[in-house]
Amino acid sequence: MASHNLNISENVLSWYDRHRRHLPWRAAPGAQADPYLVWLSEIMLQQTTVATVKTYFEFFLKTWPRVTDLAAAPLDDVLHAWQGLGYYARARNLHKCAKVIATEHDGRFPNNESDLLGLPGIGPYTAAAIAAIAFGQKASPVDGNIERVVARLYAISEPLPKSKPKIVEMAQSLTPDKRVGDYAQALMDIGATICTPKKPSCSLCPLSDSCKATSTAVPEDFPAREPKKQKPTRRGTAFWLVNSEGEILLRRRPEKGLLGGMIEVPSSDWREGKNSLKKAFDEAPLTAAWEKMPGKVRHTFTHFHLEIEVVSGTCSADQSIDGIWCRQTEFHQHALPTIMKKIVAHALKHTQ
DNA sequence: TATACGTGGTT
DNA sequence: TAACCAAGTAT
Repeated sequence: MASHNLNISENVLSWYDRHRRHLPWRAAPGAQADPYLVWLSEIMLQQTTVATVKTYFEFFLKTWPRVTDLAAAPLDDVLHAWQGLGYYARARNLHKCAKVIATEHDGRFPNNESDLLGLPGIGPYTAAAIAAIAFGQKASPVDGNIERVVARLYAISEPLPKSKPKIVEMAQSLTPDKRVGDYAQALMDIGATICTPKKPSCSLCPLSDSCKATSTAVPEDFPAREPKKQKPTRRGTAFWLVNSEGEILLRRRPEKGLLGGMIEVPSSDWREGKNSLKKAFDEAPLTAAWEKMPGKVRHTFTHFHLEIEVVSGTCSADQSIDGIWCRQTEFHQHALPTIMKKIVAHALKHTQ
């Protein structure tokens, strides 16, 4: 068993030496990776593709070259730089973590899995990934790629997430003692490029000789998953309020929860069931002669669909209202999540 | 253990 | 087109 696993890890590392991709956060072959770059990339890569992350990563690194620079930045700047990347709690925790590193750890990341695990935004996967990739500590990060590779390798039929502990255990038993960072990245690369969710390229896979799913089943059937729940649809009304200076009212969302800390076009609560403009007006930032714009803005979040109706209204410039009065040319200065960019685009299209 | 939490690309 | 899912974490 042990020698068999050794054979597998050697095949994986040999594949990596031949197919290693250059990514902006990766060190040159044999060189020590920078913990700041590894951490930053790992947080961005949570539930996010490499292609999407690249430009954000470059921008963050250019803007905040060291973790202490990031720690010194205002949270709103970090959220602004994160806009469009999603899961905004990651940006809030990223900033919180940077401040902890700067103030309590002398600007240096802890070099072991258990201390890393105690930091904001760092869970079991990320702690293991940083320990292995940045510090060469033996650890077994298990992300969605490695989950899939291992589930196929052993043809694990029990569905996720129940099978997760078993998969982690198998992943740990496969982890070699040397080149643990390269090994972890290799397994993830194999999952991302060969052992793909659909139409895997088993003929190119360095694990195919050992893969139980390849020899006895259909690889695409793994990993098994519990059936997904259907997404409900929530509906709401957004208020496009223009003052006599031609400025639009925006406001900052509460610090916690959905799109926490991000900037929004003021809107009613989003609830399941039919949207009632009449009821929505009670939640408007002020009483105005609201006029409904044609059409709806649609967006899908992780756990619900959203339909927004946009209404427009006007008020005088000296109205004292809680929020940010913003010229159209200044929208880009604010941390607008994608749904809000859609609402802005919709409103501009209908206010010409 | 289950749910909240974004977005964009692929099929 | 609707579903799937991508280097998960917090609560």
